[in-house]
Amino acid sequence: MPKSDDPSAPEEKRHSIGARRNPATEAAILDAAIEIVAEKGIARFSMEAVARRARAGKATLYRWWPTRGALLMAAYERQKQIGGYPDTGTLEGDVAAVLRLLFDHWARPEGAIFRHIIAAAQSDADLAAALEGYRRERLDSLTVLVDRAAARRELSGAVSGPDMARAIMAMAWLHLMVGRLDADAEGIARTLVRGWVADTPSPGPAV
Amino acid sequence: MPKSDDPSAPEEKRHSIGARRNPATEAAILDAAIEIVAEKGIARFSMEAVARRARAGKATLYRWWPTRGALLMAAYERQKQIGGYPDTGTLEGDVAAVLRLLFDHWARPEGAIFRHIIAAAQSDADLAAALEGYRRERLDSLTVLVDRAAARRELSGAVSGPDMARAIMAMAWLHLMVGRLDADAEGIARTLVRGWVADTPSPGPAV
Amino acid sequence: MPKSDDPSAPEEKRHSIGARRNPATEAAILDAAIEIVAEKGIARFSMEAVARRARAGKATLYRWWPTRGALLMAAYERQKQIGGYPDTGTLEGDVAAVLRLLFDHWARPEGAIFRHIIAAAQSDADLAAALEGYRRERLDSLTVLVDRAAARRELSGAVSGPDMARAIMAMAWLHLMVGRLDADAEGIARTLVRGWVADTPSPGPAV
Amino acid sequence: MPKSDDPSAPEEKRHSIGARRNPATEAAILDAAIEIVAEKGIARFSMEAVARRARAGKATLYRWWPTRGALLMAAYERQKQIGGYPDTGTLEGDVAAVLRLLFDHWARPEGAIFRHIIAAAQSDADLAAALEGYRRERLDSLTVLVDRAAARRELSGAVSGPDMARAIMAMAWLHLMVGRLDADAEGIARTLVRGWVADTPSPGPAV
DNA sequence: TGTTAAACGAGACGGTACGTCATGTCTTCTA
DNA sequence: TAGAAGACATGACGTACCGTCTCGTTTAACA
Repeated sequence: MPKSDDPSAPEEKRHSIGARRNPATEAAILDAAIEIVAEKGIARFSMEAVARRARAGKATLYRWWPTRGALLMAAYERQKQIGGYPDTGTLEGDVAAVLRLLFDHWARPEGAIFRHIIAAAQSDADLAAALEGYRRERLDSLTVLVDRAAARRELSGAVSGPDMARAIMAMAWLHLMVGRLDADAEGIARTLVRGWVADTPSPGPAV
Repeated sequence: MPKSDDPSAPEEKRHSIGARRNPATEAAILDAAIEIVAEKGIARFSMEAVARRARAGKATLYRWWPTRGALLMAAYERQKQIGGYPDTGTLEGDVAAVLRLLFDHWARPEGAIFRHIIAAAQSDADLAAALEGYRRERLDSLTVLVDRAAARRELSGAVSGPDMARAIMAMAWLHLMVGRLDADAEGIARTLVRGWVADTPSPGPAV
Repeated sequence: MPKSDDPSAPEEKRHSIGARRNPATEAAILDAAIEIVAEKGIARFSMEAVARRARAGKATLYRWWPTRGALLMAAYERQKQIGGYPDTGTLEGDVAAVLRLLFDHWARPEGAIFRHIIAAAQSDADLAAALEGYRRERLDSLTVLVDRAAARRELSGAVSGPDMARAIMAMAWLHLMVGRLDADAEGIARTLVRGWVADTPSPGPAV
Repeated sequence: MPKSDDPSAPEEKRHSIGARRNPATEAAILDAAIEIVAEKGIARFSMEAVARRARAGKATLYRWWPTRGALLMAAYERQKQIGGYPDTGTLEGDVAAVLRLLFDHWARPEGAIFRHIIAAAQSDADLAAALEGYRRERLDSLTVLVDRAAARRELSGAVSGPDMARAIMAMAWLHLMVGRLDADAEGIARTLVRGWVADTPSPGPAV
């Protein structure tokens, strides 16, 4: 199958709707992008292939998403829906739950896009910036876990909230990047939340 | 020489040395690979460019390194040299030291190759396998920190050694991938080593 | 028929034959070029279409023929075969014969390429140079007519041989460019060869 | 204005003047066309570029000039002004004068458009028809030379007036198409007007 | 002492994708 | 309804790499 990215749907040609963005076109393009990644994998994801499948002009793609990475990011944002974090009653339980949630999401074909976004961001400054924005937003959202724990007076005070959030994210991303989404979320949570050292004779005042 | 990746050294032509691998050729290729990444960035790193710069035939490259990723990995291994981990007397200090070591290494142009290896491994199964092997080796080597702490009777026992090693690696990789190699190693170490919750009256059975 | 330039012949893939030009590839490309012009017309003649039909990579085309015009010229030279000029016994007869020969040649689909070469040369300096070389060669070959006439002691001496050749070519090209290849060759020959003015009281010494 | 064809004049926006052609718009478009050809050459002449430079909508261009060729022709007609032919007293002198006039005109940047019109007509039937009309008109106007010569009783009668006009045009166009506008107009005139053969004892029946 | 086999530089080859440009059609908005 | 603006599908442009191939040369290992 050298050509044909089988735009199977006959899908009547989309004309311009005047000097402004055509939502139908945008939808067709993002849908095509998601489908290609899910079906063929990221290696077959190219501007060319997306345009072919969406029956869109390449110029149209480049008009709205100047790079492959930007399109990838847009496609990811269109289909992600993680929802809120469950309240298990303990910080450790909450951390395990959020990890499980993420691992499940990323294990799905569409969710797999995210690791390729991180990969592409290594060579694409624009995408890196977009990813950084997204990352900060996720970090913020992780803070609710910590806030809940604080409200429960669960925290030791040795570690700041943002630091905790970063550590959770680090564990999640590592497992994503190395393809270990079947990891034991509870074990990871315990590793993070519990102290590694016996804090009886704390070697000094914690900060 | 159509495009001149300026193989500046005239570098007398390397002929075959018989029916066996020519070390001079291998060296020239790996050197060219490292230089290209350092000078032009990963985007300009291609089998074509390496062959051009090393004055080598493309077939020679493919003979020894079947994929771009394999060559990248070989180039990385040729120049890395992290050395042993210092003994600071506490686990937290040791963790901070190893993070600082890694961050410094990765901040150098040659060190930057590593993040592109991780990125490339997302689309290259062979490279992913090679990276996984390398990762396990590094995890093992991190265990010495934990062993030293155990010998000092520093550990609480709540978390296993391999789990700790994985957490350290996760923090390191996250900062590598998001370009935050200027992060506070001591703060990260504290976040990992100290417990997040007050473990006196555990508020309930942890799952 | 959006894609498929129907490379109808299955035509087993042509591999490289080493670091040198593959004659089979060259032949396939030139044949494809000629066929496309003959079947679809010059407007459908594009590097893209030729590559598609010849089952050749575009890079291969550009390697040997850097511009559309160069390829057009090569295709024309491959199929032209005008042969020698007949000897009718008089200069006027010879001129008429050569015009008739040219008109017939150009009226064939492949012959029609030539007018597009002249057209393309208007915007392509390289092609213009190639065309100029070809034009001089044809001018030289037209001189044989004049030489035969001189041998017959037919000439008046008022006009030089090269000037006559240029005039013959001008008449031929004009009719080609304006699509009047059905013109009366004998009439044109008479117009050129006979004097327009009564040369009884020649208004002065010729030259 | 994505590419800036530097519509240097700010040139207050031209609005519609109701349901009829706006002469200011037409003028701006034709001026832009002429300028682009003169400044950038024919290769950079495109409907897109003209619209950009004239600050006109592309639809407006297509409304009035359905093809690139039509616009080219209109632009040429807008700026040509050859004027009448001088009377030198002999046919040969008149022919030389008209050739000199044409060569001078075509040598100017605006005049250079004409050869591209001829070129474009090779692939554009509409333009070819327009050019043919223009050509006939020029042929007719050349007849005045012949009529003057006839009035002077200069002609031999062997060649018809229209045939002479065609021959003059052929010589002019050839030199235009091959970029030889510095040619010797007098020599060309002599080649046409004088007979090539000694017409005393015609060596045999022509043809 | 030849002969063989592999390594090597070179680069042609069929491909795919790139990112840009022009085409001719369209729709909306403004006057 | 003319006109400016510009989105749109299409498809060619010319370039860069991909991974495979064949060539001719060089040398060590084998016969």
